[in-house]
Amino acid sequence: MPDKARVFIVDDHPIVRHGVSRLLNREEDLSVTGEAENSAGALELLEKELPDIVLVDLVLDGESGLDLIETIHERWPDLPVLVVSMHDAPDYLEKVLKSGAKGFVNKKESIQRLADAIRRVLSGKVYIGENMMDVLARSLASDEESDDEKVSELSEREMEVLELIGQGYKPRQIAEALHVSPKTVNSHRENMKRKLDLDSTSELDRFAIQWFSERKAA
Amino acid sequence: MPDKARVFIVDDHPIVRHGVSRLLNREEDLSVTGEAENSAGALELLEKELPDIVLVDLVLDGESGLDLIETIHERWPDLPVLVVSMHDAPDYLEKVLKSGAKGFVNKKESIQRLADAIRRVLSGKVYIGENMMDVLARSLASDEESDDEKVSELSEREMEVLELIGQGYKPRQIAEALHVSPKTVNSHRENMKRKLDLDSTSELDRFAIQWFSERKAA
DNA sequence: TCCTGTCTAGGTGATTCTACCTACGTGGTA
DNA sequence: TACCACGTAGGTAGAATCACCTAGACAGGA
Repeated sequence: MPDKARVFIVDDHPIVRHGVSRLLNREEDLSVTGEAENSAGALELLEKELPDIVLVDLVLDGESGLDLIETIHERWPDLPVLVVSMHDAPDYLEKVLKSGAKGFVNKKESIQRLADAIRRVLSGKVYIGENMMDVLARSLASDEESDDEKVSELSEREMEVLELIGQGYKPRQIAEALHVSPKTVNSHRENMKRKLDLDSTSELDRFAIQWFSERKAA
Repeated sequence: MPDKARVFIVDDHPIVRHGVSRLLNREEDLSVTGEAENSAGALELLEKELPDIVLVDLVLDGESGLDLIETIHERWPDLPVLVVSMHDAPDYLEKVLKSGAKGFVNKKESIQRLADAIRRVLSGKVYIGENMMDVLARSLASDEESDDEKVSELSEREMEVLELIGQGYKPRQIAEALHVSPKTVNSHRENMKRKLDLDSTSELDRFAIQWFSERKAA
């Protein structure tokens, strides 16, 4: 028996976790040696025994998989991470790759694809799912900035404000929620309007609502 | 070998599908005899050979699992359906059960739970996940009207206004869209606030946004 | 017929938002 | 060093809103 690559899975759904685990164990060259359902659990177990690769679900029941990936990347720069996501969120790809992940697989792809992706990443290459490639291609082809790109220009604070707008908060209430002056909120709104090419606060409001209602499932 | 219960799985994620399949096959009394990734595929295969129970994912890549469940229930009234969902959407439970499903399991529950749920449903009982039970209990405990009930009190015109609010339209713009005076819109908003037990327009705005963003995905 | 709900809309005063302006400390970058 | 982005926030004038009130026309039920 040759050395099998040791795979660690982080996913908050036991069914997905165990299912994937079982399937990967069928592969001759792969072996799932650990599982965790959240960041804390993952980091604790990784501390004890490092695998050859980590599979991380982007959505971890509240916490963000991105933070976990960043932490893993900081502590073990050579440990490759493959993101397994429910959705092909185009704007996440960049963040995902920047956070240190080496690949992006959609859960809708086949097991074979997942195994291939793992092998590719293990061999030092990068794997990006087909859908994601399409999305990427399309966004590169158009010279118009996509909404995703525009939104990625926003600063963290601006994103917070945008999210609250998307939830129907009035400027006044946003100010209270963030413990800042309404004037500051107003500034952020003005700056966002500029960055997002929007002319009025109504448009900004609608944009925010749309944005977060589409994205909240991701 | 005793007769195993034949389980059919409908889920748009191959990984989930195969994973669950593999896990259920480990159970002594269960056997996955078919899989489909969408409604059409499911109905086609069910036509050929009926299983003892069908597991349906509520979200099927665009189409709604609810429609599939209704169709299944119409064609094969005795074939029990168990919903396997990502989220514990409290207001969906009613719809799910009305559509003919016999149970509701969250994907976050364990495999054992899933197997138990299947056995329960096979034995003619109904299974509802713990989380969902909590939600249900809480909503039954309070004698408050549910949001659904409150919203059903709204007149047609009020619903139109609510929808526009949910899309981020300002009172002024709603007036234009409906070709009425802003004053009229204001009246509708006041009346809705009364019917929905809301104290301020902010609350109404948030309610509207929530309401329509949740309902669009279903 | 009387009552109720719906849709419409005017009035008013207080509050809030909007749009555009300036400004300052911090931190990073050319 | 000079510049720029970020987060903060004040000023101001005008527009829009909110909350609460009244009220007419019309339809449907008791």
